[in-house]
Amino acid sequence: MDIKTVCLGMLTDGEASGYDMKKCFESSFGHFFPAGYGSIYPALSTLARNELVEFELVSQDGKPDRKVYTITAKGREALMEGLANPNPSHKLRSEFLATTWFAHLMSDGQINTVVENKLEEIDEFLEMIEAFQAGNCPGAGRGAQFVAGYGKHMATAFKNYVEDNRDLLTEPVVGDVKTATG
Amino acid sequence: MDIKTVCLGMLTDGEASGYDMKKCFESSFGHFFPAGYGSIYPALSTLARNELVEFELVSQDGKPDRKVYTITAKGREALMEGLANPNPSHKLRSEFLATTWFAHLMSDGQINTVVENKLEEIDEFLEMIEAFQAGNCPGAGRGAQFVAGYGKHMATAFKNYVEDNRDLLTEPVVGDVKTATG
DNA sequence: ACAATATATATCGAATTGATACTATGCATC
DNA sequence: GATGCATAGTATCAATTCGATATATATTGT
Repeated sequence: MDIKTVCLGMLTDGEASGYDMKKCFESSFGHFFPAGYGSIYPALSTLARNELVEFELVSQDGKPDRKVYTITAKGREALMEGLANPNPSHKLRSEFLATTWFAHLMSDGQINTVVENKLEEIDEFLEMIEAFQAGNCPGAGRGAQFVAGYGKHMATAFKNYVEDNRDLLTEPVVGDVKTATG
Repeated sequence: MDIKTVCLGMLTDGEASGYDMKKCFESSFGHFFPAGYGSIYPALSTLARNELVEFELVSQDGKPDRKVYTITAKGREALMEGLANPNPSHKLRSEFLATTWFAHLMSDGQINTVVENKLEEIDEFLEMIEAFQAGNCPGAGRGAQFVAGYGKHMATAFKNYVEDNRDLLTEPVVGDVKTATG
């Protein structure tokens, strides 16, 4: 499945412009399937060229024109083919884990900063996802609840693991030195 | 951080060929930072061109020659710069979650197949990671234990979540029909 | 005898990323 | 009243990465 298929899927929920889709990627979809303008606009162009979507130019005053896309019957067929893969991938690419892997090459201060920053990021993510869930998982079918729940569950697990094991990453403290000197 | 930095990091643990590195990506590193030949060989060429690594041609009989790479002093500096980012990324790209998001467009049979296959994959991953941990997390410093533990923790959380919530993805069963007809 | 698998290199087109360009309005701030 | 930022909208481009394939030989398995 590529970004074109995801765009087709989004359009089953109603017409949208490239800009609308970008916002959707930012607010929800992008948490597990990131995409920026550099992916979305070329995808929509290709889809239109292959007649899997159609668009209408809508002019607004003060604001630039919108290209509002709709999925075609041919597009729905292509979407079904795209969704038919029984072994969809699930890939992580983490500079964070790569950094921690090389923790022994870095100072404790550096590693602690990286860990603190990541913990903050996770908290922000959890807030965002709770807001999304509070809005009753808008914009899609029952799968959205599953995915939002997944995000919350995994972010919590991530946070717990990092908090409980971050001491593995810094210089080991040998013995209980404090009481030995007292 | 890009693949070049990761290759430099691997070389701090000793000399290696591109093929050796590919095996490392397959066995451990690739679980959180995937890379194939198409990334590794060009990365090594660029590193050599910039004098961040050096290589020696080692001929073997029966087998093709190896290019055995070593990190240079300049390479170690570049590595430190590469590791210095205080906000390393951590990105998921999941066709699996994209598929489940669109579960309402698919048949229960299709979704169940996707879910079963993913659960099997997670079990295989857990076996692999336990084997890695049993070998005392070879090939790196203390960060390897942290990362392996992360992998196990998160895969277990993933499995638990999917098992507990997969019913969200299929046609809702209304009421307890069986007893009503009895 | 035939098909994989392992060892080892490398390249190529396609897909994706991340940044930037362009236009125009509104809002804040100095 | 000028500077900068946010929002609304389009789009492209170089750099990076992905996935598949090519090439060559030896071993192992059916």
